[in-house]
Amino acid sequence: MATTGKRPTLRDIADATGLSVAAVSYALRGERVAPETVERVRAVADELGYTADPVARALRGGRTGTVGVLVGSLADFWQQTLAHAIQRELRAQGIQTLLADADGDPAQELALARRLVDQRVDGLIVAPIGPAGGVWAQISERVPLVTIGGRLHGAATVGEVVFDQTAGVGEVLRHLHTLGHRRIAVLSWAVAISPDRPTEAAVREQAAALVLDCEIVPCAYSLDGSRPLALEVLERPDRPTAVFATSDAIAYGALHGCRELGLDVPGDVSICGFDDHPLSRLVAPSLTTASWDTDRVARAAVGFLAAHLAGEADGQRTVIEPRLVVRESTGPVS
Amino acid sequence: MATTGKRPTLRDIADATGLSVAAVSYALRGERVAPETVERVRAVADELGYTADPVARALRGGRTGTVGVLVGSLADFWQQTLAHAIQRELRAQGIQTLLADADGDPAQELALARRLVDQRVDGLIVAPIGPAGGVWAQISERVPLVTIGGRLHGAATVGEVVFDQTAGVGEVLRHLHTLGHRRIAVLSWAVAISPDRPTEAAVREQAAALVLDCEIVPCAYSLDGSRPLALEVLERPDRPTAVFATSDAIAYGALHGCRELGLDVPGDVSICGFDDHPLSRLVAPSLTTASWDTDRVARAAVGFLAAHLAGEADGQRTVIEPRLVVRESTGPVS
DNA sequence: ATGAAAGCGCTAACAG
DNA sequence: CTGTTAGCGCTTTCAT
Repeated sequence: MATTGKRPTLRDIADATGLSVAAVSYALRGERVAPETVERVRAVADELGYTADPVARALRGGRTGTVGVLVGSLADFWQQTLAHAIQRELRAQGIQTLLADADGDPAQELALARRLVDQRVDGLIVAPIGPAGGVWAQISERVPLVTIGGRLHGAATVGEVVFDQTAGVGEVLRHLHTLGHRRIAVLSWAVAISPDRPTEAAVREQAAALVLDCEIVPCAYSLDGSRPLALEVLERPDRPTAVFATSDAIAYGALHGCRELGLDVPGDVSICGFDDHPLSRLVAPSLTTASWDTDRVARAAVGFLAAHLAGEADGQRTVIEPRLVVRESTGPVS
Repeated sequence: MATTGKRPTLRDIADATGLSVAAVSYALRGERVAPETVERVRAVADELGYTADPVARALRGGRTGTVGVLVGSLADFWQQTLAHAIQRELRAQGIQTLLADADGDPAQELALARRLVDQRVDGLIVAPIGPAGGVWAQISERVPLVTIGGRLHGAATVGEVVFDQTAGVGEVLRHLHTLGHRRIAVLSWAVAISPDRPTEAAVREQAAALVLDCEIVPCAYSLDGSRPLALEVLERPDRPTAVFATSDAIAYGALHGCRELGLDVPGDVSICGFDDHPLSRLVAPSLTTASWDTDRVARAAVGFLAAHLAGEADGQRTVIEPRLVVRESTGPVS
């Protein structure tokens, strides 16, 4: 137990043992071992409650034991779940998490990535929302990078977790097609900002293949953000028979909108989500959605980073396959 | 634009301008101003893409522009929402967030708090789950502390956001009492670990006042964690007529349990939550709960900290009053 | 096997 | 108004 108010430093241990700072530094890491000196130093360190100062370590240039996790928007419920899962997985590896939230803004995303690099994170796990670009390439030079979802072309990642968007979107659209839906509104996050996102590309491609009339409506991530957009779409005279939201959180907003307008789901309109948040089986009606196995995503991402930090294989890649979960919110067109 | 692969430092600017490192440092902060030198330095800095190294700053002892946010468990949906709200509020103040998740473990909570202090956060916002204790007192000596929910007696906080638990629990229990419920199971987080938590204390007190038969059942935070406990309680021969969960996430688990057992809510059993997560109005049946105005909580907590950092008033305190939101999940005992 | 010293990038005395 | 110097706590040559 430290009795004083100040944090003990190597200096303190050195003084207490009569050794030099350097010797203590070595001893604590058992490097240039002196069997019994190590013993003595460890004892004193424990007694003083010594912990290496992570900041000094970082400045010196060593590992910080911290990795940055950068998500597109914590307003999105599924990303909250993902962030939690990643964090838990990192801690299981004894790694500290620095979680940052771009809040839907690609510029913020870049700024935060830079900031995290500045903080000397040992690695960066990012579920990118903005486009790839030179900045990401620079970042990937400074710190090992693992991407989830979107890929960052040009950046040297040590691992990629990608979703099979084509399969996911395909499953959903085929499901709706089978039920007789032909005019579908696709509520998706911020198409305007990042027009080449894989999900939207997959939508266009699959819609064409199935000869579906899919209109992509840009909208905010969160429940409250998507509700007004959903209302707008649902009140049109030529209301679509189905709404496909590219995240469950957005679908919740649509569900809420339907409730406000007195529309029956799936009687009047079918609604489909996209990531299978744990609550999607509990909302009313329960939500049909494509499920992505969040835990596996987290485990893979952290695994890639941990492998790299341990000096093992790089450039790994996992493709996560979707599983269509049909629940109550979709039905035949009436 | 930096052309090289290395981060520019004060040294680089100094060389480029022919000034000393110190002069540049001053100039950049416009401190010992030399009107036109400042201009020149700023220009070069921008051109080089200079940003002060937060790690070096931290080691030196200045502000880091980062505050730590420590929550009890990110498995709890409402705490996810809270964390997001706080983070957003902090960023509005230009402050970076270091979010840590104790994952329901008081020991982790303490370890993480220490770690955050080690990282030189400018302040700590904590929604404590563990008991107050000497360690917290020490921590509060090193860094301004704001608590949310639980209070940490003995620790010198610069602000406290407290929930009026007595009122909240009272509203809920009176509501259930009015509906005729007398035997109520209270699902609450980890009573075993931290027996003196205010919520549980309030439950005991209010239950006694209303002559209710309240059994407090310890259970995990998350949906999946609470489900088995809920099942266990609901399958008893003397099944309670109502379940009061001390967080909405726990209530969702109970809801799920009821569905599995084919119990009608609120026909067979009433269920009540406690924090009004945004999705509680969308689950089926929609959840009766006590609402705490998350945004106000976040704003108050961040406000207290910001005020302190700006050298303004300390020891502030806000009491958040509950609002009982009666929805579909509670009904008269049959 | 241990010690002395340099340096990571920055800020704050203390000169000039 | 600007330069010199010291030092935050740690790791790592280079000597001993």
